[in-house]
Amino acid sequence: MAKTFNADLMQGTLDMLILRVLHSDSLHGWGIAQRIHVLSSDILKVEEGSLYPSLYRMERKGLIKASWGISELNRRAKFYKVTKTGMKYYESEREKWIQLASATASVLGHSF
Amino acid sequence: MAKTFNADLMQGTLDMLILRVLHSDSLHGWGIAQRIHVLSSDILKVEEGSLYPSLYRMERKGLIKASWGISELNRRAKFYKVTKTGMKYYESEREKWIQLASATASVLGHSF
DNA sequence: GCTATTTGCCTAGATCGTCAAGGTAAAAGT
DNA sequence: ACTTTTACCTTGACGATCTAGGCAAATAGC
Repeated sequence: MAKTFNADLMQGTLDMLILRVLHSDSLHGWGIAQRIHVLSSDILKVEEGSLYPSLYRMERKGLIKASWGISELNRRAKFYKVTKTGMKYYESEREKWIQLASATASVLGHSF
Repeated sequence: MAKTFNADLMQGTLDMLILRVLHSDSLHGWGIAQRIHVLSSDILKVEEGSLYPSLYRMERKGLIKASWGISELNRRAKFYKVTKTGMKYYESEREKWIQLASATASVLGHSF
């Protein structure tokens, strides 16, 4: 009842975050989630139920490209790469996010 | 089709923003939206279709209290005040938001 | 006096992103 | 043998926002 209001992520940021970590490396889904988790000092957590739908969405939109391969631990895994379109999309999402976050922070009277 | 992806606000921040502006003053709905708009340098925009449901939600939860009155422009208007519970809720939401925003920024490699 | 605009409140419907909770399979550790 | 970890996938529900309407009264313009 009372409402748990779990927030592993900020709504609307997952695609952007994924594109960001793929920007440096080509990674598989599992690795993407871990990378985000580590880069955020264990604060952001990407649930699988969010991760895979996001990957499909972006693949369908041509922002990323997948190919099957073998993981570092010898398991079959799907590796993702960002496309040029994906990079452009990332840049614009990033700017938009920063603008909104700054605006929100300024209403809160908080300076990062 | 193509997807407009309008983002007047960051998802999950509206309640917090409203509590924040009510924190200084007692305002009516219309005034709340304007205040947020101004404080954010015209970046954040609160649609009425988001505003009123949010106000009811919070009133139902006991975070704010409403009372009818007359606006500065002589129109009937509903004025809202934050309750003690609302203040506590605001503080915790604010901290949570800052944490998530910082974590997200750090994944983006951005420092505010 | 008539009309348009602004102020102010309200609601119904759709959309979209995330999460919870399931399931499958294979490699490695015990 | 059994469990844990890695890895992928799907379904359903939920919650927050936006679009797009409607209503009413006060002011402004003509």
